[in-house]
Amino acid sequence: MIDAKLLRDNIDVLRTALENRRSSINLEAILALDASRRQLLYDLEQLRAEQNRASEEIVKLKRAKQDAAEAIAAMKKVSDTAKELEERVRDFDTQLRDQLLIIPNIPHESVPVGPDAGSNRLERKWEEPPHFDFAPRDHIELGEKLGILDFESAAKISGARFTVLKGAGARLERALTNFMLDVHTREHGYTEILPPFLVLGSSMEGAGQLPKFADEAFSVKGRDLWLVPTAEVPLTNLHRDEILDAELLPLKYVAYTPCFRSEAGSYGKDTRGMLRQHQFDKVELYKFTTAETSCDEHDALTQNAEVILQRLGLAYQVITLSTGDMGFGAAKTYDIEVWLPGQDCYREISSCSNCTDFQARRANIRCRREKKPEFVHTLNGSGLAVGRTLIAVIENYQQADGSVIVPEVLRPYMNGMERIEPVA
RNA sequence: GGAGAGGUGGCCGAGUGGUUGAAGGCGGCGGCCUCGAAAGCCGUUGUAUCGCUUGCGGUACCGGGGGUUCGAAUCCCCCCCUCUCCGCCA
Repeated sequence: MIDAKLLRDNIDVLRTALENRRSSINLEAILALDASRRQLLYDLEQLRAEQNRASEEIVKLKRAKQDAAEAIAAMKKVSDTAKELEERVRDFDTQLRDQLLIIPNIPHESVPVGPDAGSNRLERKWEEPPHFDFAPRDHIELGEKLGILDFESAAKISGARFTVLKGAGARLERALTNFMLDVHTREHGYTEILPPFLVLGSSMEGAGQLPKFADEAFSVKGRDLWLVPTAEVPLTNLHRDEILDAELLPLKYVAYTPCFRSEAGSYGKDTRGMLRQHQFDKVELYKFTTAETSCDEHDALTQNAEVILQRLGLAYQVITLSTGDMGFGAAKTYDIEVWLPGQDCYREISSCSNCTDFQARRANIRCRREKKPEFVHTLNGSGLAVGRTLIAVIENYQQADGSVIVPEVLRPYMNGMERIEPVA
């Protein structure tokens, strides 16, 4: 949620931001709504003040054993008016909040301005894509031949967009997860969190998923519970409604969770294989920082995620998303794209965002430094998407005979296994 | 799931309709005392928002949301959470 003050004092900044994001929100209408609400609230407060004054008078009269009937009768009228006003204020309140909640975050000044992914900026590349003496297969073919990915069974059990991992495949997923968690906790100083995978609607709202993205998440029938679309949701809410000690910042958390997404609107995209699933595993990095340090911490967080790919020996590139391609709550986003030989292109494997105070305002997370509490900045990034990392490993480490070499850093997690071979 | 007990300020804990933003204690901060410290004593101590603006004033906040009333921490209704016992389960 953006600061309502921006609306009143700096509407041009907001207007430019919305244009750059190709968002068509009627700011004037919201501004008018805000003005009406404020006037109503002022009127109501005046009435309340009168009520409070009269209340004291009534007390005095009663103490003096005098008749207060007249004063009470007079206040009856005021009370009725106040109730009416109260109802109208409440109405305007919800209207205004609903409007504010659908305004996206203001892009950071360093973000390239452009309508779509075409304007994204390449930041850096690491290693060249590997060369193969044979036509590399994709993970679907490899996985099925090796007997580690079973899409048919998954479809039978749960329908489209699910995968069953078997044997060394399941083991590899677990190895990757543990490897990532170990690097981030032991070397990068993150605290490991294992949060609930079901969260309340209020938590979804705090993280900016609701009301805008209700279609993209799964919810539990008959209850106000949602399956987490990302660990970002429970992690953001970890400190909801708290005033943090500024000395403790930055707070750094890492969490493994499965992620559940309906992938509405992506029909026909990546329908084969496990690239785009209703359920996938992710190790998420998350930071609460002060306003001054969030940019540096954002860069550091992105580099923390890159380390995983470097250790795995996977070629990747980092891009900065343009204003038109960025997510709703982000002020700036780096995407890390890994090379997938089976797709013959780079594909997103991590998205690292600085949400500035956007989520913090919604979730009411502040810190105290001088006197006034101020909103913290929140950062999140995948470190990494585990399923896609598994795809990257088997496609990049495939051999001519269809077997897959296990990257050295994963072998301790695979009981020393050096190669995944077909199960005869 | 059944029965009961609770949720008050940073913490503990009073308070069952009227100067209660809330006694008292702890903690924190400032001061006195001291060579210094402890103890003791005195004072002070929340958040949000609006308006004039070094300060002051208005309003709201006693788990959350409704309601009754001139007036609600206090009465009524709904919800959430915690604790104890029973049941069930991993």
